[in-house]
Amino acid sequence: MPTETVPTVRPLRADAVRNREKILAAAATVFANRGLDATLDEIALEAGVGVGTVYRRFPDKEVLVAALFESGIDELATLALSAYESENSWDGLVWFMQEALSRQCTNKGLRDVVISTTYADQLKDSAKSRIGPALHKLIERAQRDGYLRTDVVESDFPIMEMMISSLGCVTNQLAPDLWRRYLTIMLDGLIVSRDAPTPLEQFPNDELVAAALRASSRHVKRSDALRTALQDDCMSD
Amino acid sequence: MPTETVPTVRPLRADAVRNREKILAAAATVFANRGLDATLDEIALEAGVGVGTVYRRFPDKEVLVAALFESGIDELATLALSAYESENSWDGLVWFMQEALSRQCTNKGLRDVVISTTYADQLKDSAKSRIGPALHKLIERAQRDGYLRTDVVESDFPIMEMMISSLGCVTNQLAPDLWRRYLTIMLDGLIVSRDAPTPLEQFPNDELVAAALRASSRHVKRSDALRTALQDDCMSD
DNA sequence: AATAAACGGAATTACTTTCTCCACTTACTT
DNA sequence: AAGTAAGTGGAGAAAGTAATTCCGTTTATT
Repeated sequence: MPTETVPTVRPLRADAVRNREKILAAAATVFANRGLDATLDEIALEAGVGVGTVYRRFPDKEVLVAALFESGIDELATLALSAYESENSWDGLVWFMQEALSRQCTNKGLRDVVISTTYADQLKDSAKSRIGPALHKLIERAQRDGYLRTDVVESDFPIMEMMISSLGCVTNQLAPDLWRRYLTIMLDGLIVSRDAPTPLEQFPNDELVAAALRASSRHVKRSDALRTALQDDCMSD
Repeated sequence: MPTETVPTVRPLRADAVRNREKILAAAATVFANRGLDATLDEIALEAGVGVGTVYRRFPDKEVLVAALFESGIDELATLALSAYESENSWDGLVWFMQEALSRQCTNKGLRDVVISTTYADQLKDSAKSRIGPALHKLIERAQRDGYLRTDVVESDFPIMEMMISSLGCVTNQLAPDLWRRYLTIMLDGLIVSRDAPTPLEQFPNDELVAAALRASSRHVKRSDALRTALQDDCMSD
């Protein structure tokens, strides 16, 4: 009998398996909060292991990202299909937008993957490419039924989701439902006819929203004390 | 007679004045395209002078930014005031949104300044703080007249502008008017009652939009060739 | 107890961005 | 026309930040 042709893939050691799980769990958390920009160092810290361990298990970030978000993207595709089951086509569309956005707004990593083109290729043939057609059917049906305005096209939807989730990810921490207001408004603008506007979700405290936006501002880097000191010597005018 | 108490501020040399103008012009262009993240080196290059020259004239970026955008912010405030002159309160609001956004979408720097909190303080007491009250009046009037839904608040507007301009700045180059579609949709969602939807602006070529989004993606940094090469050696699963 | 696998995390590499410095050039004196 | 102070360019110092490797130590497995 010939010896195993499979190149003797030794199973991982028990502790290595445990660590691999810890890393995946940590990556899920960290990517959800910080987005795909997160460092592998951050993930290692969160997982309670050294960076080396992360790199031994996942040769680079992209592999890790792909491993993690396959299922997230897949879920979005499933949502679109389920929405088509709904008997009322408008309700189905609304439901899809709400569900899809609630996932993208609470998971910055997911949002990044959906938008990004770098990771796109790796996931393209799996789930990501299933969302399009499903969404297309959903839209067409809602238009045929006279609910959805006929001058919107399929591509408008990812764009609107992108706009709304750009806010959602930012206010996620302090005002987690803020984005729903703007989805409601957009949907009220997308329906062909309605009498009264759909009531909006409660606007959270103004201060809270301001704080949320401030917190996410990228321009809060170096200490301002020094800057302010230099303020006046400007130059001739 | 006492000698001049003014500490003998020598006028700039002629070439220095010329360069100062060149720098301001270049900064306007570069900030508009790249946003406030632009390097002073980029500005120097665009101006055709050395970085040293830029730093001699403007001790740091913030001073330059403040010098440049004072008027931009001021213009937005003026727009809000003019909009209030309009006899129809809804039309005034629509007009303001369109005008304000068309400026913020073609000028990423302006958008950044409006959103940012770092630069906010420097401009706060000048123009930026005048926008709020003017907008408030505009909104209140449109609500009183029964046009604008009464469950939106003043703070919703900057947020909606932020969402829309986030798209606008990105597609600015290849699909400069794309944002107008979403403004139209939002406005159709903001009005209390309407029969038919307001017709949308033409959707540009799908490829074009995809290209525009791709071009702006931050994840297109290092050469992918190398990455792809490593793709398969992944690890045990 | 032997040993191969796995570990941690400091150190290296490879940027990117801000800002300084100084040898050289140029505009304004007189 | 010569002197000189003002101005210039742009290399490079300084200060990050992020990705990835390396190796002395620890640990699971036999």
